[in-house]
Amino acid sequence: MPRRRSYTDADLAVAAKQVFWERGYEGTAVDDLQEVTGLSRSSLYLAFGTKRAVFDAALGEYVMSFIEPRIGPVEAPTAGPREAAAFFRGLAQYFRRPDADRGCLMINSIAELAGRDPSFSPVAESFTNRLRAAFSHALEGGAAATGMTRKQIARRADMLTASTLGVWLTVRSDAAGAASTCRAIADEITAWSPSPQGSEASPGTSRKPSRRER
Amino acid sequence: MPRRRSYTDADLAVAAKQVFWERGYEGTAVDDLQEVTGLSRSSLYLAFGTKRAVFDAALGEYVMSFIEPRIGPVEAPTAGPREAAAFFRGLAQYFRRPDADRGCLMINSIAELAGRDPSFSPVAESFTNRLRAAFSHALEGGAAATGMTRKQIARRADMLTASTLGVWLTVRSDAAGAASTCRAIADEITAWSPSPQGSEASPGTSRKPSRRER
DNA sequence: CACGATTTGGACTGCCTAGTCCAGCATAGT
DNA sequence: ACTATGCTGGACTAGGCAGTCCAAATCGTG
Repeated sequence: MPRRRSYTDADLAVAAKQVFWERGYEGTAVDDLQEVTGLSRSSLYLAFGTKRAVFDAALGEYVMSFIEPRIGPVEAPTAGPREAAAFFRGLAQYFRRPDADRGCLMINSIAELAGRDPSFSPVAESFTNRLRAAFSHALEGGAAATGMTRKQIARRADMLTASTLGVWLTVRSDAAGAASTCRAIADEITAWSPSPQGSEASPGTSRKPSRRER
Repeated sequence: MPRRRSYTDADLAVAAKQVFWERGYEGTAVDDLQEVTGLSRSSLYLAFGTKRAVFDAALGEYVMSFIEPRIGPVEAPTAGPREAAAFFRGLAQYFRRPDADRGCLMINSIAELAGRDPSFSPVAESFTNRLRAAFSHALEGGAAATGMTRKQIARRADMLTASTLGVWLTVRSDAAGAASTCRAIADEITAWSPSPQGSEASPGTSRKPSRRER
């Protein structure tokens, strides 16, 4: 008999995701959430309880819609260095979008909350662990062909994980530079597992600085 | 004849640096600055004019006292891959400090302000350009011995730059992991320019995860 | 058609923010 | 010791914040 809600939590999460992505957690006011969801304060609080809960839902939505499709292929059982390289080439491609300067909601959130909000640290750590595991898995997929040792794989996976965080930070002030770095990383991965013909990466991938260097 | 100031701007910058480093720019209230400097509001505003100016001074102080001594050896004319590797080993060592979870004031600021505060983007970009140039220079110093191509040097310098940002982000939620990654990067650099005897890096440097992986 | 549970809008609270302002204090030079 | 200069403390302003609360609108059901 009661009146039914005119929206779903999922819709709210999608809308909220955009604002948090654009402005960060602290930078987003509840008023902003009202505006973007079209809901009033009470509905918002009835649905989620706190601003933080809205954020958690938005971040979850982001992981599903953005991170999953990019990291999935790297985690696939058949994945090899090709998939790891493709991950970075995919980022380079994405960084051409004009709105790429928002960066990555997950990494932005890590930068904003990790070490400051204790309840967020596990999220940060499990994300980086997932990345590392994915890269490690992909490099192992090519170990037979390239003769990489376990240690070398572990080292390189660590490096790729740190690099991923780095380029997503960089893209916020220098999208062209970040894209260039992604291509460089992809080339380097390719060089780790040389293709049948040719030992050097494809040409035309050197850095084109977006502004003056140094 | 007038009363003289009982402090110097430099002292203020040093004190302010600590708070901004710990809590970030937005997270630091002017009240916090009063407390840590021991000055009252009016003195603070008389000396600097705005909170942002205090921050700029603090960041400048940080660059001089923290970044300069770490990046300097990598920029030295005689620098080679050894110095690049030493840079990362130095970070690994630093990450053992209990207060390393503050991260790096410069990189924290990039994470907080880049792409949001237009006046900060040049600072971010010139910092990453400086890092990249330093790594590139150091790798060139070893190019003769290792036969690295220009392209390969550029790629690897890009990667090390991104990795540097990445580990400084990571250290805030997982210091042990970040230190481990730094050692991995240093080992990888060492492997790029093999030492006279032995082609593989020293043992005992594999990852010891600080909590459960994945 | 009327009931009544649920959602909704918007006013409101209490707190925190950066920055302003002025009266009074401390001191260097006379 | 006096005075003039400019530093210093703390009250104050105006605005933004997350979260609360209640009256009124809304719609499925009996």
